[in-house]
Amino acid sequence: KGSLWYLRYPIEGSPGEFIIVATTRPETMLGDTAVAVHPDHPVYGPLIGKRAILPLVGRSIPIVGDTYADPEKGTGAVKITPAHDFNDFEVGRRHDLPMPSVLDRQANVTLDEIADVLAALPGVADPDFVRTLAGQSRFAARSAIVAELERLELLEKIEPHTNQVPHGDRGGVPVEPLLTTQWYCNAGVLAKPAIEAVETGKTVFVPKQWENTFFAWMRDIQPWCISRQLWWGHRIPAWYGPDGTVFVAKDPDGAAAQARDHYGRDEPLVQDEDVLDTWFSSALWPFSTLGWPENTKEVTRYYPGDVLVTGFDIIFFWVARMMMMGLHMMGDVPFRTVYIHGLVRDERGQKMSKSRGNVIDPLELIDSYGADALRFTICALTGPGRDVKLGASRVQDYRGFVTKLWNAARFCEMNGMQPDPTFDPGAVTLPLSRWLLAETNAAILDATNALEAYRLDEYAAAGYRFVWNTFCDWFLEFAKPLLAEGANPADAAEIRGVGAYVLGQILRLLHPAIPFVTEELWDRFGYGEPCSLIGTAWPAPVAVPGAEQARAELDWVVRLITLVRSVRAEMNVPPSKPSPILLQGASTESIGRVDRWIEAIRRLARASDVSALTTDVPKGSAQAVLDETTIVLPLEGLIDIAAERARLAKERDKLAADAKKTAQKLENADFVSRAPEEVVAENRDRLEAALAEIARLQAALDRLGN
RNA sequence: GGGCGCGUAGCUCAGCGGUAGAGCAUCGCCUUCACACGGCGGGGGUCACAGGUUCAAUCCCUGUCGCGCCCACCA
Repeated sequence: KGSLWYLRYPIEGSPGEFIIVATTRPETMLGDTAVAVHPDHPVYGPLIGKRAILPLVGRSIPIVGDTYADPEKGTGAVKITPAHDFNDFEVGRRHDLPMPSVLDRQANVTLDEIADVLAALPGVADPDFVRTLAGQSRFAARSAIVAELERLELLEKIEPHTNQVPHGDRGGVPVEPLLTTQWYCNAGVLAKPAIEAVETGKTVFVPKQWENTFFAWMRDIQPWCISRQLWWGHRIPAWYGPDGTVFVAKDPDGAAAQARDHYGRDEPLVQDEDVLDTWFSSALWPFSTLGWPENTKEVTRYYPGDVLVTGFDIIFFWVARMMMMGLHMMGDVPFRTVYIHGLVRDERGQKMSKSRGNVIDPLELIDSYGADALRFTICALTGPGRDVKLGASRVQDYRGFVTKLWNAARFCEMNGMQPDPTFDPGAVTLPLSRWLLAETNAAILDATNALEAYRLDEYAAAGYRFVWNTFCDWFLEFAKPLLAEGANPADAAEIRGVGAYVLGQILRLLHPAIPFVTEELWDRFGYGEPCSLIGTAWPAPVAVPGAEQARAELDWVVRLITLVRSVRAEMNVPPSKPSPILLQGASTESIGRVDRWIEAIRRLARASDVSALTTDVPKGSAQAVLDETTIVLPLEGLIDIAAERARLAKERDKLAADAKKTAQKLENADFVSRAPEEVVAENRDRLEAALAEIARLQAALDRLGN
């Protein structure tokens, strides 16, 4: 929040007439060298060509016409201080104005460059006053100048004004534009090939939307100031002769040769003390690290690179500049793909900052949860083009997964699942083996596709799901009876083989995200030479005979077990009270499946026995529908019949509501005629299945009586 | 002022034309011989709002509101 000061500048040769300028920075008026007005301005336009007297200083300055002056802003006339304002600088260049600096490097007033123009004009300018300003801070000078103008009745008015002023991120004080001599790079020339390379797909951004950001910057690129007043960095390759003539060359010898040509003899040269902008040097990184400018083996082999992984905040600074430099110096793009990820932020989404104190120290997270947990967490949370909100609790969550993997492997070890180099996945015979291998194939495809699409989150999720939900929750549980004492030794051997094989595939699949634990397990199980996991081939799907049949069967068994568990839990039947499972109306296929999986069903569904129901449904039974079969759990005395009735009715009503919607859809002639056949067929099947299940549920309800 | 992105379950986020998903959190049951950093089961969403396109919209289009960021401006 500041003020807008309206200053009266007397018009030369017209006593008593003023041109009024509005300014937020009255202290810079010492350096004014013109007043600009819009050529079409109704009041001030005619003044173009006349001159004004700069108050306090007494200098005569031109009133120039320039479209930069906005008739709508301030008074429509604007004071021009070329040395301390970017726009004024441009106006100054257009009108060939002097550009005296009136602030020094400490942003204190300096009169060095205007000392010889100070003039005494009674009532307007007083060199003695101006000289008191020398060395004062810009803030003190502002107060003094405003007071003096007020005393001289050259201050029209003051209005409150809010504007945005850039502040330095270190000192926190307003930044002061200052005229200095710097080296520039003609970035416009370099930008063209870089823009073309992205337009033609020679370099691709992932996600693609970032190409817009790249184009926006590149198509409006400004001359690049490449000199910095620092001591660390590549030094500016420019040398000065005794008379200040500059020689730009690759090295001192080149500069000396140029100087010899220029002077006709050798002259001592002094190199510019400035260094290159760090981003200029960084722009060379893709090839300077490979030994450039020598044509090394590494340059040949590794330029251009494959993928650049970086954050969006650095597209302008680094990516764009590497593109420009690579194309200019090497004649080819520096990388084929630019993978742009989000920023890691704190748990509340705030950008990390030392001063805010919300910096997450990865070493602390590693100490608490492990490097693998941290790595997997970031992997899992990295959505496309999205920032990652990271906090200890998120890492803690995924540590559970790493532990799960470790414990699963421990179980495998305890059950003798040792890797066997002669194991042939195509030769397995058990449905469980075939099912597991088919699921493994699917997981490998999911993970591979995700990685190829740079979807690290999907890759992590695919691994998570497969290990936890498929391998641990179902495979290992189904395997337990087959590995138990007294089980068929041949079956047990096959399960051990397939388990060890799939664990090996899991370790390979997860190694990029969980490097330490997978390597440890790889070594511990002896899958290969110690520390060889990193060099092992990426897993590929294998042919699995009878996969479809095995998947259909296991899928059915899983659904049966889940259904029974669900009914028991909802009816509050404690695990300590197993019950028989009776199947009513089961097909011979279903009966066969039950026979083959009897041990697993007993164990996982808390069943005392499983058999086909040949008599009436026993009194007090819970019931559920699985395809053509009605599952009957005789639990008389253990369940509340009213609750069971309510549960079945709820199921029936939910299905009925769905069926109604589907039926309505199918009654819509437009839908049937315009929707794709598959979709119509799918809806017909859905309706049919729903109606059949409703009928079975209703029958179950009827059996319960009142 | 210009541009980009985001608003989906309590939280963090996927999905992006065919009847809403995950993880965590929550609730209930379970100290079952890999794992309580665990197992099983449940509840929870008019997919920001308003129009439009379509047989069908969380998904496409237009607009509105809210949030974040980038660039420009800074009399």
